[in-house]
Amino acid sequence: MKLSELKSAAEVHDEVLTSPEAKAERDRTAFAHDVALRVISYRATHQLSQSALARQLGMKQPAIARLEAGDHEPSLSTLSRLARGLNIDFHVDVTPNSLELRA
Amino acid sequence: MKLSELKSAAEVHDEVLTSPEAKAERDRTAFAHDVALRVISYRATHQLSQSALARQLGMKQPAIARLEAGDHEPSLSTLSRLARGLNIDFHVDVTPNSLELRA
DNA sequence: CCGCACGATAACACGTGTGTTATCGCCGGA
DNA sequence: TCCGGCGATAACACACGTGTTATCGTGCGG
Repeated sequence: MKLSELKSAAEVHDEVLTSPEAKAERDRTAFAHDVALRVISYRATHQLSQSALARQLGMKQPAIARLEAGDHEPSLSTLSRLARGLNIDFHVDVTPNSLELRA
Repeated sequence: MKLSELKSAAEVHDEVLTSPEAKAERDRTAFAHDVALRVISYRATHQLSQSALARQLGMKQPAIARLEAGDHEPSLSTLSRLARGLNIDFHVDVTPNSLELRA
């Protein structure tokens, strides 16, 4: 075992303070919610039903409903699919203590 | 890998024109490769072994090796974990025809 | 009242990214 | 030469996001 494989006291201290699991969970749902809002507002401004939007994206209506529910974090491949199908951009900022969707 | 094994620009161009799926695949692996480079260069500048970095991130050495191989598209939760553990930022641009990691 | 579009939800299968253990080959120092 | 860490890889289990079908309730137009 080498010294470089040991955690420094500062690192351990940071872990105690930040409670990474709880924060990760908060960010996860917040991000999902932001993506949901993008989909919802697109559908509103384009006057589309969930079924119509699903057709436009090559998906089924329940998939859209699930996205708009914002209950789980969309994958990057799903974001890519949305960007293509809706002709919009997503800009994601991943920082040491947040996961955000930028305008 | 030898130069002769690489596709020419013309061949890649044809793929984009003829097969949208091929482009999605290219973006996926290119993105994975970019993330891999970030991890590799961090580890190089900080003089860490894969095992040491794994420990710093709460992972095992093979997980780091897999990340650096760049064969899978990292999930957003993995990116968050890297950002937290390495104290770096990732900025992801998702547009209708590309998935890029910005500097 | 009836029918139909709409949106939400449940249930299930499936792909893929991740976590982990166990090795393997390689190389550098004692 | 032997032994140590290092990095790659295989093999497996598992979590999670996704695709899909089948409903169910609601509300509106006929």
